[in-house]
Amino acid sequence: MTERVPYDPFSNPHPAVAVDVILFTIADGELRVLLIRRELPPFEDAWALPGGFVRADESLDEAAARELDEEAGVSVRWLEQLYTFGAVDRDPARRVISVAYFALIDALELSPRAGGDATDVRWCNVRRLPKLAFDHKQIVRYAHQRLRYKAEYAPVAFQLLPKDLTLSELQHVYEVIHGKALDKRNFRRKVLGLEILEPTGESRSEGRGRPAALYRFRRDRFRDLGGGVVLEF
Amino acid sequence: MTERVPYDPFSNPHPAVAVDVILFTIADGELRVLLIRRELPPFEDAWALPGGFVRADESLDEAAARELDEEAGVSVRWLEQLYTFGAVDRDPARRVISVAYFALIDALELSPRAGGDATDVRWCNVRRLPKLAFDHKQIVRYAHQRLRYKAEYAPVAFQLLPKDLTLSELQHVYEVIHGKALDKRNFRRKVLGLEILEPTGESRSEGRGRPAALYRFRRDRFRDLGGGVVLEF
DNA sequence: GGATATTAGTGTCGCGAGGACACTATATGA
DNA sequence: TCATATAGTGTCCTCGCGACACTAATATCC
Repeated sequence: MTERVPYDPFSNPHPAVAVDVILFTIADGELRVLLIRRELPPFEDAWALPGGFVRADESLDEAAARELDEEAGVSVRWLEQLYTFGAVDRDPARRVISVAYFALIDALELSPRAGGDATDVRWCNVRRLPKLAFDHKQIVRYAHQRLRYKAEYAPVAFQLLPKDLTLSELQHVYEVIHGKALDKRNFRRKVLGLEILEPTGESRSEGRGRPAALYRFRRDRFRDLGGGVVLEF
Repeated sequence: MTERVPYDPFSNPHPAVAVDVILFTIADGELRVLLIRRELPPFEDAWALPGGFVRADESLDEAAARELDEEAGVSVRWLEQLYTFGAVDRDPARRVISVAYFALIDALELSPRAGGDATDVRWCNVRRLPKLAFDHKQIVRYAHQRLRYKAEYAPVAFQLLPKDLTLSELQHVYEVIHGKALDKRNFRRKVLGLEILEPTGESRSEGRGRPAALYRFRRDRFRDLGGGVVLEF
């Protein structure tokens, strides 16, 4: 139980460190995650989360952002660390631990493009996942749960929308995240009561129907309550 | 931005993986954390959190439990992963990322004992920390915040108490965690309303004063709401 | 241009959770 | 037996939030 000789990971076998990113978006009324197709073994040609090994000269956060950029061509405004998965056998070939991050993006902002070790990339409905490499399905489920949980108290939904937004758009995002309809009046009362939205004075006509007033998120009116460190780039 | 040659951590410089454990207890009306004195550089003789490198054949959870046992002689019922700290320069000598865990223990249950790479061990008031090695002070602050947050919705306090407990003891734990007094009647109404406490029928006389009824925590009545995976050993 | 369809926007009631508040009950020890 | 110390108990009020239906403004279709 007690050992006198210190364990030195630089002269003994030890885990490698990877990061994986769960990138959520909303499109066509669905909550979707970004998947890439692996070019290399293990799990060659399988769908997986974008991610890769951490380099010696970058922080974990930087590694997550870099891998997302390299493999999927996506730059995000922020990333939040989710959990670190460290089961011994989660990679069949080697001992690898993975620090998972999650991020949200407005789907219209840009379209992903495969690169790096990825031969393909796609958005996938979070409730209809294909077979995924490693323990990535479990990681996505965990991320979805955290997203729902976090959406209860933090204005995460604003990351999924353009800067100027309508209350109906915002409500729609919450409905997709939670998977159920919300009452319009209660939703507006609650959101406006938070005093984190500022009317721009403008309005936007979305096809037919009455034009909706536009609002902007006041980041300075809000402080995160914990449960994760949000990193701004 | 895109590179064709995959980065192989087994043939390139890469981070080592450590675990650190923040073990909380309550004693003399204070919230305290367990610290060890380091035997080896870097930060030789400095106070630090118990922890060490992860071995190739053990999960992160197992590594955390092992290090706590080796360095401080403490076995815990459960550990919860807190966060993974991965700044490039958090260890001045080498690139090391640290997966932090936190745990709670009844102070009376056992007394810690230095071992492994630790030459000394002590409980320290969480609000009066000495200089700590690495970024461990930041880690402790983060853990304390998470503990307060988690105590809002999860019955963490039961881990800090013996199996049979009184409502006054339980209230005291919450008061210490939150650093403020609570109303006795409101506290009891709320806790009993959760229906996670079962009266044992016994009572305990604590010196002077009326004897208090004893209760036992009904684990099966409660399910964790997320925000962390709790591991039972 | 008028009818129709479509989306935006608004107020009230009731319930339950939880904070503020003071006294009685039962034991020990002087 | 009296003083002290801790355990235990009930009411009122406020606030958050869920349930619930109609009017307002615009586009489209004839």
